[in-house]
Amino acid sequence: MPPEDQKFPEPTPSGRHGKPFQAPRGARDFYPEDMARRQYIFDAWRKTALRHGFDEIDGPTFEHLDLYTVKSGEGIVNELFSFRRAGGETDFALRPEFTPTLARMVAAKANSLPKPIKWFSVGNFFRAERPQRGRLREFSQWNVDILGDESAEADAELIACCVGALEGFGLSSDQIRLRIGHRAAVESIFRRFEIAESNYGEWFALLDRKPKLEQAEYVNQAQRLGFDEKRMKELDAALDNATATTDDDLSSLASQLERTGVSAWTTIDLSIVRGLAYYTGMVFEVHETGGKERAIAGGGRYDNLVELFGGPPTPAVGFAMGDVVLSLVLQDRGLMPEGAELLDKIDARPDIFLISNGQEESEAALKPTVAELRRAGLHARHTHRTTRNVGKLLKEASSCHARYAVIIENAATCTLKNLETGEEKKDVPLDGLVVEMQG
RNA sequence: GCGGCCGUAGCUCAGUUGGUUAGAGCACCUGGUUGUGGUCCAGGGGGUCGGGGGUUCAAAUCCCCUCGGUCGCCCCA
Repeated sequence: MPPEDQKFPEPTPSGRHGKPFQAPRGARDFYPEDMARRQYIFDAWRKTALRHGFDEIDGPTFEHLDLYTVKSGEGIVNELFSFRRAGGETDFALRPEFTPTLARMVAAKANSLPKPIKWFSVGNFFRAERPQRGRLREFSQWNVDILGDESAEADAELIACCVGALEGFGLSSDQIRLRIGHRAAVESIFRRFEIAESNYGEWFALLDRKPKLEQAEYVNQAQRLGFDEKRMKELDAALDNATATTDDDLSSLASQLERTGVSAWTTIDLSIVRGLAYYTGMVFEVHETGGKERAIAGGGRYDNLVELFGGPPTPAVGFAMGDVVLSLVLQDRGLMPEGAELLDKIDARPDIFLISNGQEESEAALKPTVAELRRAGLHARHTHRTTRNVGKLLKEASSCHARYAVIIENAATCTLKNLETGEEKKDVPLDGLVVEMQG
């Protein structure tokens, strides 16, 4: 027995009086249908990444708190779920993103890994922010990265993987836009305008916020940074017109996107800078064109990060796609499969639903037949209800989306019914059912 | 973390100026006794009206707090 003072404190009455237990704010329960939809998304992510030549990895769901503060400063702590073991002195945090873990993993083995490193992962992440539409406290994310290749070819290859997934979900290039920015290209324009390097951060922040600001406020902010309205217009024009020709890397990226066949999905837009400080080159954001939802995915190049975590200098580019906004978009567009189609896609559809006609010998044959089918690798189900009304049981068979129903007629034979076509095959021997099903 | 809006069965909602045992559809369950599928018929379970406190003879209905959702700000990896 622990001493009195080490017992758990009284639970704080947090207002959940009548219903003491519910999922924490911003976290979700996944009932079978929800789970099937989630699985559909995960499967599509995995298949796409594998098809594009990426290997799957994962890391811990919690890390040392420092891993996140090193990169983003102390301010980030408010947005993390961090904790300390009772009596311990080490601070941990649930992972809010994958990139630091990835950089750590690569840094640890960088010298022994053949380049380029093409890795992906699917996992859950946690952020202690206020939940909103498209933004929860626990969510799933698909992370895809290419390390050890600094070329625009790698950027394009990564973007192609992202597009491949979107396409696989049934989305098209008129429903989705990948807007691609480029920090290095923007910086070269900054240099042309003789902006002090120490101000780049503020300028990036201003460009990032531009779509949200009133024109007057935008001009105002620019003045604060030392630009009058005329100069600001020149800068805007330079950014707007910065196409392929103004920057070598941007230009080769554009041609690589063309070669990879994804240019119909992309738009070069140098006002895309993204919030993260660690991006160094290309950055991109994926939105649905309706403009109502948050970003579906985002990413970019982060050539210094592995080094920052103690590894050898390693160029890297990656993106993440979250399940929350993606699900909303798929629902909005009617692209989330349901019923038999959904179960088919995740390989969870029952092959066969067995029904006894209620006679004693049929009843006796039911369980052994089910067992045999399952041993043969088939997905076999039967009712747990008491009724032997064939009509009701067929309804049950059909509502669980089984491909076939079997009505056991006696100790030796059954009727095999295709639930999609309605075709029936009578007098099928029970002991030949496995062969019948596999054939 | 800050502000606006919302909260009645699993889901979509109704509930009259606060007034008797809180309703419908769908879903779910059980029957319709030898048989064929999201139709029929008949029954049934399920809500302390998000929770707590207050005002009142009386509250789902008014007030406060709280929890949750949603929208905006911050942030967005």
